[in-house]
Amino acid sequence: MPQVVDSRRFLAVTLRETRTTIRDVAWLAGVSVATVSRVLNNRPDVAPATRQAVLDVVERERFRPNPSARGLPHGRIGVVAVTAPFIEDCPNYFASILAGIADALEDANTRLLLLPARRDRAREARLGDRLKPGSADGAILVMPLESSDELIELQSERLPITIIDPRAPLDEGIPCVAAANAAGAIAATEHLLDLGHRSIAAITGPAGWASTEERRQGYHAALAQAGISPDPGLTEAGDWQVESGHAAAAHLLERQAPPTAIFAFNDEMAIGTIQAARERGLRVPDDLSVVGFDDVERPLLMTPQLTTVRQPLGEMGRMAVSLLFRLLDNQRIDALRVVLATHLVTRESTAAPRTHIHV
Amino acid sequence: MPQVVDSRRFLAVTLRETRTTIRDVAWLAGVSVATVSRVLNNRPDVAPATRQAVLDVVERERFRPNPSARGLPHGRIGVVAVTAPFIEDCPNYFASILAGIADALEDANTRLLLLPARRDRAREARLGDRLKPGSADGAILVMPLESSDELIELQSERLPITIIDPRAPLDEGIPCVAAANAAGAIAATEHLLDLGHRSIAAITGPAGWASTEERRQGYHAALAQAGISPDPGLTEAGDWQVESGHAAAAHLLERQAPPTAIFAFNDEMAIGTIQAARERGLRVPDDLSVVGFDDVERPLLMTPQLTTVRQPLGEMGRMAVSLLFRLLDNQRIDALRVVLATHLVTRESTAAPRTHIHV
DNA sequence: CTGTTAGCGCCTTCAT
DNA sequence: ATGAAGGCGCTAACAG
Repeated sequence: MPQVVDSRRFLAVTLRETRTTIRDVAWLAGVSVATVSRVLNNRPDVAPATRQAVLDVVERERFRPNPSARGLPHGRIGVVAVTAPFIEDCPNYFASILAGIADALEDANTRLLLLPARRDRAREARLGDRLKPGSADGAILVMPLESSDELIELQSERLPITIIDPRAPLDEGIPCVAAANAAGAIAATEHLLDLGHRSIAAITGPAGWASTEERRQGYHAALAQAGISPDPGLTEAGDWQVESGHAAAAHLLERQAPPTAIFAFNDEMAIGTIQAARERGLRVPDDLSVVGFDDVERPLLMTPQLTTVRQPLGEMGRMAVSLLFRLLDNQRIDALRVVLATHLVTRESTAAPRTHIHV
Repeated sequence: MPQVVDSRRFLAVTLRETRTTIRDVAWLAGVSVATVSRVLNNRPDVAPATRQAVLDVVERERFRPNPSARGLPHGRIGVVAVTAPFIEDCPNYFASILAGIADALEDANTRLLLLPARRDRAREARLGDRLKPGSADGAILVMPLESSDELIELQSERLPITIIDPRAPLDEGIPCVAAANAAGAIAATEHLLDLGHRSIAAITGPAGWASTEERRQGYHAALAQAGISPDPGLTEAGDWQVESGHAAAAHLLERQAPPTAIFAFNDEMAIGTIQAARERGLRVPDDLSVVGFDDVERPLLMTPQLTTVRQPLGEMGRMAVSLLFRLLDNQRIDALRVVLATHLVTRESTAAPRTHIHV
């Protein structure tokens, strides 16, 4: 029915009433849709002249294939979903990871579907329902609220997933990427030890969190290496928030023999620690050294600038994408758990202890 | 061919080899696909019993229609694209807006496609190419790099767009939402005037930016109202970065008669200003009052905490979504430019001028 | 090398 | 109220 094609072409090309389709291009180039499709997908089996003719029309008509339609036949649609809680709560953390992910996805010519998890609505709509079949080819979950079981169920729905920074230790079989928490904690603790501190307290995150436990292990390991057995009284647990760090530090500083250094397991609690120290007339780092973890606070007007352990957030995002793509292809890979190196950033909040100086 | 259907059903339901489709549901419910489609789209013309039967199967099979396929017939696919430059540069600003957008889109049951503009690759791939036909039903551009002309071209490609915080003043006809920059600047300036300052300098953004010019107008208006004619020597232009604020402030403070207050047109430059003041041994706010704009810096350990003008970023995001949806429906609306109220947040960086106190 | 022909999963007139 | 059939824009055998 050339008439039909003709009229569609008229509409498409002249009035742009309906969008240009692969058929219009085929008709204009004098070839079949199959050939156009081949050119569009860079198939090798097309005569150079034909290919060029098609490309010319594509260019002239500014034709772009419809991504949805494109995915229908074989399933994949070139979209990866990304979920994360608290976009607002910790913008720096989230933005860095997101930027890494976006970067890698763009390189892979894949679109990024953002699915923020809302605090209020709890999980009224299951994650699985939100990205079931045609929404995405796979998903990257940043610090997911879902349990291991729920994640496994997601996987079983034929949706490849990758986790960044799991909360609780994850079930084997769920691919994930995290920072070298233990190594970072060791570096932080050793830094304090090297400065001469012997009484080093820790303000941890909530028990059970992977990052809490791994950082705690590193902290203990470094102490042990220095021949110091950890004093249980020198460890307080916080909830990652500034206030909890403040409270924990207050508690620690009221001891008869207060520590000369405090290692807070994240930056926010380190900031709370500094506040608490100041309220007691202590100067940081002169009277108390403080180390944080994450390096997500802008050091702009912060005084003192925080010594902390930096996580490679952007790289974690990129790595998660790369893992996911391998999953999408092979369906099975070996190294399911990737750990990326952290490193200590020495700034102004740490110094040798007074006692040491006065000796 | 019931055999075919049967085998597909077998695969789908038993092995989940292929995904459940509307046909499977129809078969299981003993109705036609058309009926299932009607139920899925909440059409009224379905017998209650039939509807329930279908819903039961949908529930049991955890069936979710494929969004891509769903959109094919009529065009809309339930996706809105969001672009923004510098996700990383100003995470707080971006995260707040994004959260607002995500929130509103979720309420509208619409998915969010994130298209970060990469600095490095310039615009090698035009925005239009990245979201042409089937990628999104519309787009929200946060502080787009594109010119008015480019934006109009986008629109003409039948892609409804909404702008948040345009850089340059925008062509009429392009819907956009922004903060009440002039009003905010008036509030900031009046605050300083009320404190008794008479010599109030301004550190503006680059000339030509909408936010620069509007804030400048507000600044001038407030001064005029107080009977003060603006001294050109008291206005410096920055580039929004901390360093430029630092340089501009240094320049201002070296004057023979330095200002007693500085109104920086964003928070970063306000921070640079405070740094410059400190380097000269001036105390803020005792010797110099400083006001910022945006309220995007976390005031955590910042001393002094910044008095600034807050923009309703989340609300701007939500409003952009609402505008876009009206565009998607009506194709024409009247109030194409929405301005949301700002308000002054008084904190620690402003106080009465010394001279005034000593009088 | 190129064209023909089925679908992909869903929606939507038409009939009934 | 329900079903049958065509088509959305594209890809992927299968022929030639």
